[in-house]
Amino acid sequence: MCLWTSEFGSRESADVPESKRFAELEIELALSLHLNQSNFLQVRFSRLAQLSDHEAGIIRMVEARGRYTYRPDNRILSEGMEIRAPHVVMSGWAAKSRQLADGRRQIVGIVLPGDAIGLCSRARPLALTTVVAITTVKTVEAGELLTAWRDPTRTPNLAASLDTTAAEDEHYLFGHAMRLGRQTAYERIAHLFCELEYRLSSRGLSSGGSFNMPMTQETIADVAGLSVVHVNRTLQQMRREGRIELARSRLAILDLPGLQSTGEFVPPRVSLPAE
Amino acid sequence: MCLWTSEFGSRESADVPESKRFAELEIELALSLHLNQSNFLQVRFSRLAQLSDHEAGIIRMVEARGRYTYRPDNRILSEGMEIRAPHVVMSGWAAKSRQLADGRRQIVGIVLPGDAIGLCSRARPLALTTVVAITTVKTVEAGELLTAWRDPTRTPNLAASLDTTAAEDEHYLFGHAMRLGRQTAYERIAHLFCELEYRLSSRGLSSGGSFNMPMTQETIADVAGLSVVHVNRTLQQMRREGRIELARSRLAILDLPGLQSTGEFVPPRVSLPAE
DNA sequence: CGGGAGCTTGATAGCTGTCAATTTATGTGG
DNA sequence: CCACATAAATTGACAGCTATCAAGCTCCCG
Repeated sequence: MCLWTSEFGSRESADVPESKRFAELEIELALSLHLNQSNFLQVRFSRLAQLSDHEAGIIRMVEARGRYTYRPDNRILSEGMEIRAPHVVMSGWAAKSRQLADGRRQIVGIVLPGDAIGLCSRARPLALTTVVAITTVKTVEAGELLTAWRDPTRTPNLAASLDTTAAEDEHYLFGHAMRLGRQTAYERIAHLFCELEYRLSSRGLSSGGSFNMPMTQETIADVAGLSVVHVNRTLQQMRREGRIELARSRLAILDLPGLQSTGEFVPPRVSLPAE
Repeated sequence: MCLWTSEFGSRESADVPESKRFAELEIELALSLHLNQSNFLQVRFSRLAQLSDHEAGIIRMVEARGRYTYRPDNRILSEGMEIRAPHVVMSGWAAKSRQLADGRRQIVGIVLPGDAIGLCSRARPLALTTVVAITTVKTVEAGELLTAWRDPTRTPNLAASLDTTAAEDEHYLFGHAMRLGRQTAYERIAHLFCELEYRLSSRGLSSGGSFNMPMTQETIADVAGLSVVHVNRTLQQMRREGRIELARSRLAILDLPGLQSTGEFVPPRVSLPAE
């Protein structure tokens, strides 16, 4: 269990004075133009659906924006606070979490690069969970995605993609409840690793079952509803059995079919292909 | 743990031969006209938002429709199967559930009267969970709600109501994960009872913390991620402490503030009031 | 009135948590 | 490149919550 001390630390770009924010945005923008010649978002969405030129242009524009940067343990959203604008994670991991008065914390979802934060269509929305950066997280504002979702007339494929990702998120959340309620520690971690592998590989962030996995054992514990000690012992058992390698924030799933089987991981199937 | 035997039993109206279905629909319709002079849905939606005449007319029309009837343990939706049309529950309780190969079952959400089933905006949607009737469940088809949600131009208040209920469902699902991952048996059941009381009271189905609660202890166990035996012992402890009365499918929460406190139940706040 | 589902109880096992100490990484400054 | 400081990972001992097994009981219903 993590005794959560609410330490905000230095949050860049977001929730800082305008003057500083703009300066940092410029730096970030400059950096992204030089180093982040990334087409990560374009790749992600083009894998979700065939986009029209208009839609692809929206994605390119969003992707070219300045980054908001959050340091580990900074809050990206706070439960109950108003959501200003939707963002998309360009790099880094975050955790959607809830906590109890005595400090017990439950992570209810992992936010990976390419995931949206605060993308919801109701008016004046409040955050339903607290979103905390696990690593350094870089996001871009993406109000256009909300527009495209709510009014799909000119952006049907983009809207369909967002429908799909929203439904997949719901699928993972149901799977999370299943894990927490009815699976053993070993099964929970197996299931979790398979989910992460599946989600990352579809974004080109995992190859051959091996990927960057920047969660500490305490974070894994808060996801899996376990204690750190038990997570540690379970991981070692998986290592002993030759099913994973995990060191220096890098996870290699050596026996993916095996882990999928013991964890009973089922990839999301949320809709039939358009006829 | 419930060793789930997939027994479909006799499903009325839905998924039965057309001839029989129509006959039963007529009977249901007749019954509803005579006995179910219900304005349940109108009341429910008028509490969610101020509806226009046009919108209220939609609700009235939906509510006047023939009922689909499901017997206890019948499946209303099956995970992975295509969703034909959205329905709204007019009476009875159902459970959204997932199960593991060895029969372990986790209920991931309780469906109460007034809740929608299969209301999602993506094209050709597949059910993400299996929905099983707990009691006899009566539903009406409500394709209009989907229309009103996807194209809110003529139905802005109805669409906003559906945004709200969808967000509240998400809130409850996050709370469910919190319960399962980080709360003790006693806290889980307290939290669950408070959630049910809150949701039912807003629909006029609970008064003074007392309501019809047709779940067996085995069902409660499948919601709370516990064994039947432990649910039984926990309920008795609550009774001994004078915090609840539970008999013959009727739950009376005698100490609602106390249970809310131990369960740390937080009612959903999903959006700010329109300015 | 029989039968069965649901509820209750006792005994026992075991998975997982807690506590505490040690070892190993990671990162920083000189 | 090394020393130090801190976070993270590891290990052992022990406790305890919850599951399992088994049996009896109660209530509802045909």
